[in-house]
Amino acid sequence: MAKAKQFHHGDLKRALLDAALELLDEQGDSGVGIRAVARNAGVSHAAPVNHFRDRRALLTGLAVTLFDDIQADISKRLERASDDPVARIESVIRCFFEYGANHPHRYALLWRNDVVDHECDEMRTREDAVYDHICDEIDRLVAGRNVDKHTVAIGLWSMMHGYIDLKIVGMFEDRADSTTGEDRPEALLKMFRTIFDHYGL
Amino acid sequence: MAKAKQFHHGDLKRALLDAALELLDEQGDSGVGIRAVARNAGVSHAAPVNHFRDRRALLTGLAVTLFDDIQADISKRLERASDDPVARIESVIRCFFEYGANHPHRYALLWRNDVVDHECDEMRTREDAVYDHICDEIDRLVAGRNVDKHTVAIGLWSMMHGYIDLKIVGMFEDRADSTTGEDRPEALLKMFRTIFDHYGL
DNA sequence: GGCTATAAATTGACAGTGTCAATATTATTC
DNA sequence: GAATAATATTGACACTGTCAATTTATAGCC
Repeated sequence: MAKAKQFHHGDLKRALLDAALELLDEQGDSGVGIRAVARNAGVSHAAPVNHFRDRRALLTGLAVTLFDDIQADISKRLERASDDPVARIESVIRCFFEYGANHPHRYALLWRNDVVDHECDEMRTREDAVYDHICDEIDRLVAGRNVDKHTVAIGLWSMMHGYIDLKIVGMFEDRADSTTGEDRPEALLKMFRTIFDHYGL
Repeated sequence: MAKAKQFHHGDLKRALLDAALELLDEQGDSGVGIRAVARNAGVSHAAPVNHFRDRRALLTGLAVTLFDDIQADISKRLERASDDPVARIESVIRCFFEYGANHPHRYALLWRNDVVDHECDEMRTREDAVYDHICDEIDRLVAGRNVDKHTVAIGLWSMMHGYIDLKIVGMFEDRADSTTGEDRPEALLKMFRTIFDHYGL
């Protein structure tokens, strides 16, 4: 028989991450404390220390699973996408737009430098994977041309992240968003397409 | 004689904000607690409550002063700038680029939705002021043309904020930043200029 | 001047947090 | 089955934000 339900709680690490995600969605990262997570998972307040060294490790572990979710979503969507690099890039970006809109607390956590350790290998690997998704397509796009793919990638990624983040903060509320019924995310994509055009891509 | 040094501590509110800024620069927002700030200002742990209702109000008050600093810097720089709208817009953006690079903890605080109250009048006023700085220039630029100024403003603002934020997180480290010696902020500005070109601005 | 009302700062307490050490419980291995 | 390692519990510590009660200092008025 394989390993299953063998300890007190079975797979407590997974249970803790589930509990943490629930708290994150409800209250944001400030609600994801070691003791609160333990309580929510039905174990004692010091149980998590066996699986997560400290709070920072817990939040980092949570962020890693979120990145995996996003990555899975991207892969699934790219399977159905056409072969056009621009269309594929836009597919990836739409994934993030929707993720940020549907799960603002999750998205915000991903970029919290104080509570998430972006230097550790696990995070680094995930960030690389997502960055490469965009960068590879751009690479196909600029092949042979005198354009630095990283400049384009950074510009695109910055615009994407900035919009999602500022939208969560509410920067565009009652200011730009309500003046017209226009779909802002699509407008931004359209805007970035003019950059591709300009470079002759 | 005017009002000066009349209470226990004179102008404690100012002193608290100074102490808070010092802690922010040293340790980030997590180091800016009510008790730590009070200690740093040499008063008892409950003294701040007379000037800031709670921690959120303290951090919000701090963010307001930071916005004022940025606003002052922008105004000063716009005085010396030429009359060309594009050049003026780029001046404003360079202000933010430099601010983010020189004071990462301050910049990060400005957009923390959980510890800063962006709904209150004081914050709203400051955000409006800075947004209008950019939006007004864009308005001059697109005058009479069939371009929505808010779309351009949001795109520009998003790209600017996204780059600064991701740079602070370290997203571009060992990835794009070190491959070439290129000046990324300037490359992004150049990139956005192609959008202006595209719209015939 | 002195008196009162008010604003400001202090003290002490409470519940909550992260983290650690000591202990008890369970599972694995020989 | 006994020994060992992994896992969970309990209790403690220092720290935090917030509140109520208290003391201190200021301002206005006689």
